[in-house]
Amino acid sequence: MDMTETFKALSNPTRLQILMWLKDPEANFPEQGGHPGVPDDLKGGVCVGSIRDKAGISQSTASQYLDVLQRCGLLLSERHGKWTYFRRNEEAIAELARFVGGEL
Amino acid sequence: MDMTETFKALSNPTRLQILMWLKDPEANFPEQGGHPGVPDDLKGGVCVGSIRDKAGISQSTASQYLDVLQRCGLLLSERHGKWTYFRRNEEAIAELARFVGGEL
DNA sequence: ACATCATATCGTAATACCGCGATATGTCAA
DNA sequence: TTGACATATCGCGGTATTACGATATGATGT
Repeated sequence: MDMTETFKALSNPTRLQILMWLKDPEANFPEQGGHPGVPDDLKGGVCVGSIRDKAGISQSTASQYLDVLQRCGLLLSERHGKWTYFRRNEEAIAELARFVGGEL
Repeated sequence: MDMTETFKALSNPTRLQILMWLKDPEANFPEQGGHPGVPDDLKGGVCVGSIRDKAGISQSTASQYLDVLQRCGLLLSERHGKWTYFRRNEEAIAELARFVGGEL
């Protein structure tokens, strides 16, 4: 896990906000209920469009931001039909917390 | 404390390294002993020149990096004679750790 | 006052990031 | 297979970051 890359990902206010919104997807993305033909339990995963709307950014920017957060390991993604669901990688976030709270 | 600004400061490998070196100044900057006319107890503060040498960067870059780390609160500086001594702001680092370990 | 040393600031070219619209890819429904 | 939809990628202009040398500021000793 490249800490430098991770910190860079978090140095953008919108990306930081997205990560925090995903702590409580049900509260922050209420419209995220049951897309057709998709299993109901997505473990709190949220699709790109919902994040795009909530953050008020363009679709391409949303996609790119989520990619940045995923490539440094903070998010996990899963495709179901036409949607890509993103959720927090709690393990990576815990590792980051251990680093900041200990080695840093 | 602006977390976004703090993460940006930490997104540079050299700056991150400097902050970690300053955890143990005696080990990492052994030459930092007693400048003339300066009180001996600097609470582990290290001057710009030592950091410049250790990191292998130019003087202006060292000064600027330390300024970035100080402006986001991670470092504290104190001038004694011609030297400016930098040391970690453990309180700010603890606050960052609380944020990453809790709110993030 | 002067020279010297440590640090800060300025100006710079190269590079990276930002956020977007346009377009490409992939998926489903008919 | 065609159309509609969700997401990914491309290309762009604007802006910020990077790291440096040159220069300015500030402190010390003579």
